[in-house]
Amino acid sequence: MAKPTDSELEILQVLWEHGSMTVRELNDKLNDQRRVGYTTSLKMMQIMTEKGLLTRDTSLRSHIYAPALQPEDVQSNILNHVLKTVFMGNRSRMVLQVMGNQSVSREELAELKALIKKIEAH
Amino acid sequence: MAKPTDSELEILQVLWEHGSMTVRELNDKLNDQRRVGYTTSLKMMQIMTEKGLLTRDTSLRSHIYAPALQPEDVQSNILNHVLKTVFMGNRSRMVLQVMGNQSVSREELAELKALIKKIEAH
DNA sequence: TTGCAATTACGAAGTTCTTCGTATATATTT
DNA sequence: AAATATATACGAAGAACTTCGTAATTGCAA
Repeated sequence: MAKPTDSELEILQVLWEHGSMTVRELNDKLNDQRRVGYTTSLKMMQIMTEKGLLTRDTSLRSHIYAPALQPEDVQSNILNHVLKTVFMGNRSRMVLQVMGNQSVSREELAELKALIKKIEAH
Repeated sequence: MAKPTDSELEILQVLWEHGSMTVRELNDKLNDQRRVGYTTSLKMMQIMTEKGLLTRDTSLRSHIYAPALQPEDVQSNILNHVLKTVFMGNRSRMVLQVMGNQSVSREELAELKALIKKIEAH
């Protein structure tokens, strides 16, 4: 159900990576990458709170915002959506595309092999 | 560069699967799934042509539309975008998520193992 | 050939998303 | 306490997307 926009994902990423923070702090982080007005970040975070993407602690003057969802849940939702709309539900082709896109490191290969073994085992 | 919207992907899927067709034919296909007005499909396809997502043959009265891009190219673009915005560039985690999401069939596993071998080989 | 059916072209309305300015409230500093 | 700084709230504008109605065009049929 949760399908954040790209701008919302930008904010979620910061919060996932650095933990809960105020609008001021988050806006500063965003401005490391691109120019964003303070009230823009504020509005976004307010709307995201309404949508249930964030929660906030209003006990202090500067409200503190936290992500309402685990990254894995959002990732899973988005991947399932892409699987359906872009790959017609063909998961293995999607996996191959993800891997084939660019180089896959030795560690990644090891991880994958381990995962396959685990799946096969049961 | 090509990042079609969901509605545009819906149209691209039909064309990728069934080949080039007229607005009438495509609109009929869409209406197998959900209710869409004829002029809605028409407008969408005209806009998609402007955007370079479709090409069209106007030599006959009923124009014939074709996808301008291979599915693999669009898939690749979208996956790279998701990789960046949703997975912070961590490809192996993305692969694991795609696989771990739901059950992976025996055939899919075989495909993956073959792919891994191929990557390791060279 | 005149009228009917089907097609394209055009414009516009409703929605969501993004951005920010202004107003208001709350703290801090002098 | 007054002035200054900082925060939130609110509203609105512009862009992109989706949807469709109406007008204009073209082909077919009576």
